[in-house]
Amino acid sequence: MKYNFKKIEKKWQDFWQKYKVFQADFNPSRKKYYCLEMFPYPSGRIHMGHVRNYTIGDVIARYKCMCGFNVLHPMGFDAFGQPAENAAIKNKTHPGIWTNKCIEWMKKELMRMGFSYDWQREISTCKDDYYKWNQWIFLKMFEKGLAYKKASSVNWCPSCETTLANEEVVQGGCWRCNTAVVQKELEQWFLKITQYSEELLVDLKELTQWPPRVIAMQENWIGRSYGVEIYFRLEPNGKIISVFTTRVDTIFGATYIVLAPEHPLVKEIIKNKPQEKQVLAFIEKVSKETKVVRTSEDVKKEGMFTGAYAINPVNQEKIPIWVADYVLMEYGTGAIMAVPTHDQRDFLFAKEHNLAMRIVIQNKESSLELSKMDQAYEGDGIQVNSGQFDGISNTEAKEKIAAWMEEKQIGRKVTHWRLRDWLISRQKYWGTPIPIIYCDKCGILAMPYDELPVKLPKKAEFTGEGGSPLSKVKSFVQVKCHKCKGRARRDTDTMATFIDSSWYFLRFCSPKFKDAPFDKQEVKYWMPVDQYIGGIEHAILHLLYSRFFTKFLRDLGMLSFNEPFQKLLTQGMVLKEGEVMSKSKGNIVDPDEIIKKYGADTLRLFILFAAPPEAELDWNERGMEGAWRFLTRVWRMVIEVKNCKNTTSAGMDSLTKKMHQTIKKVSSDMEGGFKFNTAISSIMELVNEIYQAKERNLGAKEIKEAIETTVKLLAAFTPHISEEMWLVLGHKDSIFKSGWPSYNEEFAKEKTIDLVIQVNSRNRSRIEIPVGISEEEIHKLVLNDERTKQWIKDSPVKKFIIVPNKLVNILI
RNA sequence: GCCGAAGUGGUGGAAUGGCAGACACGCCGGUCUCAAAAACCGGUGUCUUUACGGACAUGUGGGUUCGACUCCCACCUUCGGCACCA
Repeated sequence: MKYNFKKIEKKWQDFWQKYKVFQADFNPSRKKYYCLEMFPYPSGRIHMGHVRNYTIGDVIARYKCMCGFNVLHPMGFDAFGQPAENAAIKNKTHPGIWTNKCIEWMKKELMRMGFSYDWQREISTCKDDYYKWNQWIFLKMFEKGLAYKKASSVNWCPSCETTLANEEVVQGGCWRCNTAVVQKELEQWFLKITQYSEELLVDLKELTQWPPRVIAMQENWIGRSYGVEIYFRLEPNGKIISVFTTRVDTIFGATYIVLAPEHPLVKEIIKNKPQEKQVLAFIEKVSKETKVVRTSEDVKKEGMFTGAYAINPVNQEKIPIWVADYVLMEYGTGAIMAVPTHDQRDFLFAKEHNLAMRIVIQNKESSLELSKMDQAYEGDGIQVNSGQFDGISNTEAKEKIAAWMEEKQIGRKVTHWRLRDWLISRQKYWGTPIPIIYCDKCGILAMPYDELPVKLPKKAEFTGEGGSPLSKVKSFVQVKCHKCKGRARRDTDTMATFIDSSWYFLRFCSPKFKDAPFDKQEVKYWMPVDQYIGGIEHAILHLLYSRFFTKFLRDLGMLSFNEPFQKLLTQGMVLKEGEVMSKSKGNIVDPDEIIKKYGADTLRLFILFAAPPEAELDWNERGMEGAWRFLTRVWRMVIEVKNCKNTTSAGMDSLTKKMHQTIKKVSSDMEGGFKFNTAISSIMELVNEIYQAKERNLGAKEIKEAIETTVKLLAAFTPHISEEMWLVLGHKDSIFKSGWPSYNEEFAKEKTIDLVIQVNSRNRSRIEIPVGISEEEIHKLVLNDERTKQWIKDSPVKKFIIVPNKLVNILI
């Protein structure tokens, strides 16, 4: 009987569906396990990255299922988004039609991989029974003042013709199309994620099961820094200029102030000064530069004197005010105090423009001299030229100066955050309409909850130009104010699609619930997600937003936990010849073709065996051949044994021992961080041993036992062939109902040891000894060994080190 | 610059401080065959030795230890995040 993967895989995929083997039922009496993979954007075809992501998740889900957990393993589609709209423009169709077609395709491909999803729970975020709850959550945030509209300078992608969140700007470019992002003055909706800055940062400590690099990236992104805001006064009118510094210990060394060109005070202080014209020209010039240019390393810092002066509040010194492009309006207060001696950037700028310098921190090791300094001294030291603070260490001075300034009301301690509020308005059609109306009389109004969802109008024009498509749909825009019954209009933007994925893991717990985004009881049972699996590209975006939503919903009293994802596994990328697979490089391997050629089980096995899940994986068709060879080898073994009817005990203790050792090893690889590659390699070892035993006695009961165990151990990795082999071996029900095999510690134990003998820490010999003999006996046996004797000769033994069950080291 | 991850045979990759290179790919040899493929068995880090064996080997240099891929210190390289961040 040949291994016919096509037939077998189809058969078991149908079986799992028909008998709802992986349907998850709410049942608080059972221990739950929620295994979730990041749901895909329905682009049409799955790629190797999806295959890897979902295979890893599937192994975990199936393993936990065999271990007796009530496993929730859902799948859905992140179905709103720009590609659908672009496709609609190109093909003159509707984004919904394109999206549904893609979902159908992708679902089929996912089915062909044999993933154990509970398809009863499938969700698509573009359906109104899903996005209705986006609107609901938005309105809750609006109620609490966490959703607000604000005019400000925002990121704009000229190619996508829409605004972008800070998180969507990658190195100055649009995350989607890489076009240079420009700033635009617009009135837009924001979510106040900064209200949770502190908690989002501090709670990262709870996430001990997340990869350190994801934690580090989020920490960087949130970016907390402690410092002092200092109030300088304008000379002569006394107006306040606030500057932010993390080095308040250097305040006595501030020799000038620099304002960002966009700083609102600039225009005022240059008025009627000889510098006015020049400075205005400079501001004009800077405003035309894109952020990428302005912040690039190699561009020289430019600036000029404004003609105005300020008073340093700590020593009443009158210092000049400059304006320069290296100070950014969006960070701190848009103004800095410059301390050239202790800040490298200020140092270079002061040298260039011949500005004053003063040392205020003295280096303990080698005394600084102004005339000899060729760079700023940014290290620690002792305060000098700092009035009453002279002589104390600068770390101590930081505290003391800040306290003193607070007392004198010339400054205050502040915590500064890098994280900005989340801009969510998008000038696109294929998204969730923002449930807000504007009434001339009543102003900005939230839609009443009972009028949700605000549905997307089916008909709209997709031209790809001229702002939000919704703004041109009159029947959508024009609306009656529900308060005054007068004329009003709807908001015509849609929400950023990252909103959709910020709470979908909650919806999966009760996907059809009608009274709220989710059923509190069911969420209480299933959440938090025990294991989340996805790509590193979401380290900030999706994972940060989801954490924010979770905290918000908790504060609404709807959730009772702080963090949505207990454990996170970020799978490595799939490469080909060391390069990322991409259309432009033309090096894409289509999973569908591989499945046709080798079957899903072989593909799964290769992906799991070739590298640990977190590491990068280099695609290699040779490796596929290897996986195929192994599966057919196991298959033949099962068929042969099946044909051998009368099995009797043949005293094959070493095979039984290997079997128990293998169960132990695979179990610990699964529990200790999903080391699938080594788990599979130990199953391969067991199979090799069965083959050798088979040569001697095919009818042995021990062989049949070892084979059954092999099939069970393989089941989570290669489910279809395992089900079939389980059936061939005479079992009636699904192998996933058969339980995870257990091992007996006694049987797994070795009876003898190959004891390594080292002389002066070098391997010199080895002897076989029984387990559990005394140290004296080991001593005697070792010193009787001929080869050991030759190495020792007549030298006296200085030390005799015994490492139990492993080796001895004789020092001479 | 700050933060994070990684560096082991021809290749992918294994090794709670205790035999470095498990398992697999590739390659070489054998069995079977008229032959080939498949399958099965065996060999395979480098140098050296007829052989037994020996020496050298986990990015580099130090250290701790009887013993270091593993722990500590310094550095190099690669990848990733943040950054004119005050």
